[in-house]
Amino acid sequence: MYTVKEVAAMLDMTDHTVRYYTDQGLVPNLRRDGHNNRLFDEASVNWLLCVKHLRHCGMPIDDIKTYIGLCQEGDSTVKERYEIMRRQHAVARAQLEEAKLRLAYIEEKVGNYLGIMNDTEDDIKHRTLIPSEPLY
Amino acid sequence: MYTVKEVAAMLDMTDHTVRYYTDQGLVPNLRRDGHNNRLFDEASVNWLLCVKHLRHCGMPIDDIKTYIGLCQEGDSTVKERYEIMRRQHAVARAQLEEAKLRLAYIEEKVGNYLGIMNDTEDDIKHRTLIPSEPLY
DNA sequence: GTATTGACTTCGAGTTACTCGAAGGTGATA
DNA sequence: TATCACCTTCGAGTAACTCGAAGTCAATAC
Repeated sequence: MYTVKEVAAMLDMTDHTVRYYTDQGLVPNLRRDGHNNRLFDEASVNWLLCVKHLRHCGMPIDDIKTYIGLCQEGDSTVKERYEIMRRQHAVARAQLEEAKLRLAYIEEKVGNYLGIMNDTEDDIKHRTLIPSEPLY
Repeated sequence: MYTVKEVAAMLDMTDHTVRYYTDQGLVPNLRRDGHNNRLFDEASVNWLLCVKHLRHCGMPIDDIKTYIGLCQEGDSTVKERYEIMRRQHAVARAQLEEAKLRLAYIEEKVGNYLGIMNDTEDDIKHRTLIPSEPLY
Protein backbone atom coordinates (compact mmCIF):
# COMPACT_ATOMS: atom_id res chain seq x y z
CA MET A 1 0.00 0.00 0.00
CA TYR A 2 1.36 3.37 -1.04
CA THR A 3 0.61 6.96 -0.05
CA VAL A 4 -0.07 9.80 -2.46
CA LYS A 5 3.48 11.02 -2.21
CA GLU A 6 4.92 7.59 -2.91
CA VAL A 7 2.92 6.95 -6.06
CA ALA A 8 3.59 10.49 -7.19
CA ALA A 9 7.31 9.73 -6.95
CA MET A 10 6.90 6.32 -8.58
CA LEU A 11 5.00 7.71 -11.56
CA ASP A 12 6.89 10.97 -11.75
CA MET A 13 3.99 13.34 -11.22
CA THR A 14 3.11 15.81 -8.50
CA ASP A 15 0.98 14.75 -5.56
CA HIS A 16 -1.45 17.46 -6.62
CA THR A 17 -1.92 15.71 -9.93
CA VAL A 18 -2.35 12.31 -8.29
CA ARG A 19 -5.11 13.70 -6.06
CA TYR A 20 -6.67 15.46 -9.03
CA TYR A 21 -6.83 12.20 -10.99
CA THR A 22 -8.32 10.27 -8.09
CA ASP A 23 -10.88 13.02 -7.51
CA GLN A 24 -11.85 12.74 -11.17
CA GLY A 25 -12.67 9.10 -10.57
CA LEU A 26 -9.76 7.81 -12.64
CA VAL A 27 -8.75 5.23 -10.03
CA PRO A 28 -11.54 2.71 -9.40
CA ASN A 29 -12.00 1.35 -5.91
CA LEU A 30 -9.42 3.61 -4.34
CA ARG A 31 -8.91 2.68 -0.70
CA ARG A 32 -8.73 5.06 2.25
CA ASP A 33 -7.21 4.45 5.66
CA GLY A 34 -8.79 5.25 9.01
CA HIS A 35 -7.80 8.92 8.64
CA ASN A 36 -9.31 9.32 5.20
CA ASN A 37 -5.89 9.19 3.59
CA ARG A 38 -5.72 7.72 0.10
CA LEU A 39 -4.14 4.27 -0.05
CA PHE A 40 -2.90 2.87 -3.36
CA ASP A 41 -2.51 -0.86 -3.92
CA GLU A 42 -0.86 -2.35 -7.02
CA ALA A 43 -4.08 -2.15 -8.99
CA SER A 44 -4.50 1.53 -8.15
CA VAL A 45 -0.96 2.25 -9.27
CA ASN A 46 -1.64 0.38 -12.50
CA TRP A 47 -4.73 2.46 -13.14
CA LEU A 48 -2.74 5.62 -12.57
CA LEU A 49 -0.01 4.42 -14.89
CA CYS A 50 -2.60 3.75 -17.54
CA VAL A 51 -4.09 7.21 -17.03
CA LYS A 52 -0.65 8.75 -17.30
CA HIS A 53 0.12 7.06 -20.59
CA LEU A 54 -3.26 7.88 -22.08
CA ARG A 55 -2.99 11.50 -20.97
CA HIS A 56 0.44 11.71 -22.58
CA CYS A 57 -1.19 10.48 -25.75
CA GLY A 58 -3.32 13.60 -25.52
CA MET A 59 -6.50 11.81 -24.52
CA PRO A 60 -8.83 14.11 -22.57
CA ILE A 61 -9.69 13.24 -18.98
CA ASP A 62 -13.32 12.68 -19.90
CA ASP A 63 -12.39 10.13 -22.55
CA ILE A 64 -10.13 8.33 -20.11
CA LYS A 65 -13.01 8.31 -17.66
CA THR A 66 -15.16 6.67 -20.31
CA TYR A 67 -12.48 4.09 -21.05
CA ILE A 68 -12.09 3.20 -17.39
CA GLY A 69 -15.84 2.91 -17.08
CA LEU A 70 -15.83 0.44 -19.96
CA CYS A 71 -13.06 -1.55 -18.30
CA GLN A 72 -15.23 -2.00 -15.25
CA GLU A 73 -18.20 -3.21 -17.23
CA GLY A 74 -16.42 -6.45 -18.05
CA ASP A 75 -15.91 -8.59 -21.14
CA SER A 76 -18.84 -7.16 -23.07
CA THR A 77 -16.85 -3.98 -23.73
CA VAL A 78 -13.61 -5.62 -24.85
CA LYS A 79 -14.06 -4.79 -28.51
CA GLU A 80 -14.88 -1.16 -27.80
CA ARG A 81 -11.85 -0.86 -25.54
CA TYR A 82 -9.69 -2.50 -28.16
CA GLU A 83 -10.74 0.12 -30.71
CA ILE A 84 -9.89 2.89 -28.28
CA MET A 85 -6.46 1.46 -27.58
CA ARG A 86 -5.83 0.90 -31.26
CA ARG A 87 -6.44 4.58 -31.91
CA GLN A 88 -4.10 5.54 -29.09
CA HIS A 89 -1.56 3.13 -30.50
CA ALA A 90 -1.61 5.11 -33.73
CA VAL A 91 -1.22 8.31 -31.74
CA ALA A 92 1.70 6.89 -29.77
CA ARG A 93 3.46 5.81 -32.94
CA ALA A 94 3.04 9.25 -34.47
CA GLN A 95 4.34 10.81 -31.26
CA LEU A 96 7.42 8.65 -31.35
CA GLU A 97 8.18 9.82 -34.87
CA GLU A 98 7.60 13.43 -33.87
CA ALA A 99 9.86 13.03 -30.88
CA LYS A 100 12.61 11.81 -33.19
CA LEU A 101 12.19 14.77 -35.52
CA ARG A 102 12.11 17.18 -32.61
CA LEU A 103 15.29 15.73 -31.18
CA ALA A 104 17.00 15.93 -34.56
CA TYR A 105 15.92 19.54 -34.97
CA ILE A 106 17.24 20.55 -31.58
CA GLU A 107 20.39 18.53 -32.05
CA GLU A 108 21.09 20.51 -35.18
CA LYS A 109 20.57 23.78 -33.33
CA VAL A 110 22.95 22.72 -30.60
CA GLY A 111 25.45 21.73 -33.27
CA ASN A 112 25.07 25.12 -34.94
CA TYR A 113 25.73 26.93 -31.68
CA LEU A 114 28.77 24.80 -30.96
CA GLY A 115 30.04 25.61 -34.43
CA ILE A 116 29.53 29.33 -33.97
CA MET A 117 31.17 29.35 -30.56
CA ASN A 118 34.24 27.63 -31.95
CA ASP A 119 34.59 30.06 -34.83
CA THR A 120 37.71 32.14 -35.11
CA GLU A 121 37.60 35.85 -35.98
CA ASP A 122 38.16 34.95 -39.62
CA ASP A 123 35.30 32.46 -39.53
CA ILE A 124 33.01 35.14 -38.19
CA LYS A 125 33.86 37.47 -41.06
CA HIS A 126 33.26 34.68 -43.51
CA ARG A 127 30.03 33.63 -41.80
CA THR A 128 28.45 37.07 -41.82
CA LEU A 129 29.16 37.26 -45.51
CA ILE A 130 27.56 33.92 -46.32
CA PRO A 131 24.68 33.21 -43.98
CA SER A 132 23.55 29.95 -45.50
CA GLU A 133 22.09 28.38 -42.37
CA PRO A 134 19.56 29.76 -39.92
CA LEU A 135 21.76 30.72 -37.02
CA TYR A 136 19.19 31.57 -34.37
CA MET B 1 4.89 34.00 -49.21
CA TYR B 2 2.29 31.95 -47.35
CA THR B 3 -1.05 32.73 -45.74
CA VAL B 4 -2.06 31.75 -42.24
CA LYS B 5 -3.97 28.75 -43.49
CA GLU B 6 -1.06 27.54 -45.58
CA VAL B 7 1.50 27.62 -42.80
CA ALA B 8 -1.03 26.09 -40.46
CA ALA B 9 -1.31 23.16 -42.85
CA MET B 10 2.45 23.01 -43.37
CA LEU B 11 3.20 22.88 -39.67
CA ASP B 12 0.15 20.83 -38.72
CA MET B 13 -1.46 23.31 -36.38
CA THR B 14 -4.71 25.24 -36.46
CA ASP B 15 -4.84 28.71 -37.97
CA HIS B 16 -6.05 29.91 -34.56
CA THR B 17 -2.81 28.72 -33.03
CA VAL B 18 -0.71 30.30 -35.77
CA ARG B 19 -2.40 33.65 -35.15
CA TYR B 20 -2.03 33.21 -31.42
CA TYR B 21 1.71 32.66 -31.77
CA THR B 22 2.18 35.63 -34.03
CA ASP B 23 0.12 37.80 -31.68
CA GLN B 24 2.42 36.71 -28.87
CA GLY B 25 5.34 38.12 -30.82
CA LEU B 26 6.84 34.71 -31.54
CA VAL B 27 7.46 35.51 -35.22
CA PRO B 28 9.83 38.46 -35.61
CA ASN B 29 9.29 40.84 -38.50
CA LEU B 30 6.08 39.27 -39.64
CA ARG B 31 4.88 40.85 -42.88
CA ARG B 32 1.37 42.00 -43.71
CA ASP B 33 -0.17 42.59 -47.12
CA GLY B 34 -2.20 45.61 -48.18
CA HIS B 35 -5.26 44.19 -46.44
CA ASN B 36 -3.51 43.62 -43.13
CA ASN B 37 -3.34 39.89 -43.78
CA ARG B 38 -0.38 38.05 -42.28
CA LEU B 39 2.22 37.00 -44.83
CA PHE B 40 4.80 34.36 -43.94
CA ASP B 41 8.12 34.14 -45.75
CA GLU B 42 10.58 31.27 -45.27
CA ALA B 43 12.10 32.92 -42.22
CA SER B 44 8.69 33.34 -40.60
CA VAL B 45 7.89 29.69 -41.21
CA ASN B 46 11.24 28.76 -39.68
CA TRP B 47 10.49 30.78 -36.57
CA LEU B 48 7.14 29.08 -36.26
CA LEU B 49 8.73 25.68 -36.69
CA CYS B 50 11.18 26.53 -33.94
CA VAL B 51 8.34 27.68 -31.70
CA LYS B 52 6.46 24.49 -32.40
CA HIS B 53 9.38 22.27 -31.44
CA LEU B 54 10.16 24.23 -28.31
CA ARG B 55 6.51 24.20 -27.25
CA HIS B 56 6.42 20.45 -27.77
CA CYS B 57 9.40 20.27 -25.44
CA GLY B 58 7.13 21.83 -22.85
CA MET B 59 8.80 25.23 -22.92
CA PRO B 60 6.36 27.98 -21.85
CA ILE B 61 5.49 30.70 -24.35
CA ASP B 62 7.18 33.32 -22.21
CA ASP B 63 10.46 31.42 -22.23
CA ILE B 64 10.25 31.01 -25.99
CA LYS B 65 9.65 34.74 -26.22
CA THR B 66 12.81 35.31 -24.24
CA TYR B 67 14.77 32.94 -26.45
CA ILE B 68 13.58 34.65 -29.61
CA GLY B 69 14.45 38.01 -28.12
CA LEU B 70 17.98 36.72 -27.48
CA CYS B 71 18.21 35.49 -31.06
CA GLN B 72 17.52 38.98 -32.30
CA GLU B 73 20.14 40.56 -30.12
CA GLY B 74 22.88 38.95 -32.19
CA ASP B 75 26.12 37.14 -31.46
CA SER B 76 26.52 38.42 -27.92
CA THR B 77 23.78 36.06 -26.77
CA VAL B 78 25.03 32.93 -28.49
CA LYS B 79 26.28 31.28 -25.34
CA GLU B 80 23.06 31.93 -23.47
CA ARG B 81 21.02 30.58 -26.35
CA TYR B 82 23.25 27.52 -26.51
CA GLU B 83 22.58 26.77 -22.86
CA ILE B 84 18.85 27.05 -23.44
CA MET B 85 18.98 24.69 -26.41
CA ARG B 86 21.17 22.28 -24.51
CA ARG B 87 18.53 22.03 -21.79
CA GLN B 88 15.82 21.45 -24.38
CA HIS B 89 18.02 18.83 -25.96
CA ALA B 90 18.00 16.92 -22.70
CA VAL B 91 14.23 17.32 -22.53
CA ALA B 92 13.82 16.07 -26.08
CA ARG B 93 15.94 13.02 -25.39
CA ALA B 94 13.92 12.19 -22.29
CA GLN B 95 10.72 12.66 -24.28
CA LEU B 96 11.91 10.25 -26.92
CA GLU B 97 12.53 7.60 -24.28
CA GLU B 98 9.13 8.25 -22.75
CA ALA B 99 7.49 7.98 -26.14
CA LYS B 100 9.10 4.57 -26.60
CA LEU B 101 7.87 3.35 -23.22
CA ARG B 102 4.40 4.70 -23.88
CA LEU B 103 4.23 2.98 -27.23
CA ALA B 104 5.40 -0.29 -25.67
CA TYR B 105 2.79 0.00 -22.94
CA ILE B 106 -0.03 0.60 -25.38
CA GLU B 107 1.23 -2.08 -27.73
CA GLU B 108 0.99 -4.55 -24.90
CA LYS B 109 -2.58 -3.50 -24.15
CA VAL B 110 -3.55 -3.89 -27.77
CA GLY B 111 -1.90 -7.30 -27.75
CA ASN B 112 -3.84 -8.24 -24.63
CA TYR B 113 -7.11 -7.25 -26.21
CA LEU B 114 -6.32 -9.17 -29.37
CA GLY B 115 -5.53 -12.18 -27.23
CA ILE B 116 -8.78 -11.91 -25.31
CA MET B 117 -10.83 -11.46 -28.44
CA ASN B 118 -9.34 -14.59 -30.00
CA ASP B 119 -10.02 -16.68 -26.93
CA THR B 120 -12.29 -19.69 -27.23
CA GLU B 121 -14.96 -20.47 -24.62
CA ASP B 122 -12.52 -22.80 -22.91
CA ASP B 123 -9.87 -20.10 -22.83
CA ILE B 124 -12.33 -17.75 -21.17
CA LYS B 125 -13.05 -20.25 -18.42
CA HIS B 126 -9.36 -20.76 -17.90
CA ARG B 127 -8.65 -17.01 -17.98
CA THR B 128 -11.20 -16.06 -15.39
CA LEU B 129 -9.71 -18.65 -13.11
CA ILE B 130 -6.16 -17.44 -13.51
CA PRO B 131 -6.11 -13.69 -14.08
CA SER B 132 -2.38 -13.24 -14.21
CA GLU B 133 -2.31 -10.14 -16.40
CA PRO B 134 -4.10 -6.84 -16.01
CA LEU B 135 -6.87 -7.20 -18.57
CA TYR B 136 -8.35 -3.71 -18.61
C1' DG C 1 -25.42 43.74 -60.52
C1' DT C 2 -25.97 41.27 -56.64
C1' DA C 3 -25.35 37.19 -53.91
C1' DT C 4 -22.76 33.77 -52.04
C1' DT C 5 -18.43 31.75 -50.84
C1' DG C 6 -14.28 31.55 -48.48
C1' DA C 7 -10.32 33.38 -46.44
C1' DC C 8 -8.85 36.84 -43.78
C1' DT C 9 -9.15 40.20 -39.59
C1' DT C 10 -9.82 41.42 -34.24
C1' DC C 11 -11.54 40.50 -29.90
C1' DG C 12 -13.34 38.48 -25.96
C1' DA C 13 -15.27 34.65 -23.62
C1' DG C 14 -14.85 29.67 -22.51
C1' DT C 15 -12.30 25.27 -21.64
C1' DT C 16 -8.93 21.93 -20.06
C1' DA C 17 -5.84 20.34 -17.04
C1' DC C 18 -3.44 21.37 -14.06
C1' DT C 19 -1.06 24.29 -10.23
C1' DC C 20 -0.85 26.54 -6.12
C1' DG C 21 -1.72 27.84 -1.57
C1' DA C 22 -4.58 28.32 2.49
C1' DA C 23 -6.51 26.17 6.53
C1' DG C 24 -6.71 22.37 9.19
C1' DG C 25 -6.12 17.27 11.06
C1' DT C 26 -2.86 13.54 12.75
C1' DG C 27 1.10 11.10 14.43
C1' DA C 28 6.04 10.80 15.36
C1' DT C 29 10.11 12.74 16.99
C1' DA C 30 13.02 16.50 20.00
C1' DT D 1 4.60 20.62 24.30
C1' DA D 2 6.47 22.15 20.00
C1' DT D 3 7.86 21.28 15.53
C1' DC D 4 7.93 18.39 11.68
C1' DA D 5 6.16 16.03 7.81
C1' DC D 6 2.66 14.15 6.02
C1' DC D 7 -2.16 14.02 4.87
C1' DT D 8 -6.95 16.25 3.90
C1' DT D 9 -10.48 19.56 1.23
C1' DC D 10 -11.49 23.50 -1.29
C1' DG D 11 -11.34 27.32 -4.10
C1' DA D 12 -8.83 30.52 -6.78
C1' DG D 13 -5.33 31.22 -10.45
C1' DT D 14 -2.88 30.12 -14.75
C1' DA D 15 -1.23 28.64 -19.42
C1' DA D 16 -2.29 27.71 -23.76
C1' DC D 17 -5.21 27.15 -26.43
C1' DT D 18 -10.09 26.94 -28.58
C1' DC D 19 -14.08 28.74 -30.27
C1' DG D 20 -17.26 31.79 -32.20
C1' DA D 21 -19.06 36.31 -33.25
C1' DA D 22 -18.82 40.26 -36.17
C1' DG D 23 -16.79 42.43 -39.82
C1' DT D 24 -13.71 43.27 -44.30
C1' DC D 25 -12.45 42.01 -48.81
C1' DA D 26 -11.90 39.59 -53.49
C1' DA D 27 -13.54 36.29 -56.50
C1' DT D 28 -16.78 33.45 -58.60
C1' DA D 29 -22.10 32.21 -59.66
C1' DC D 30 -26.29 33.44 -61.42
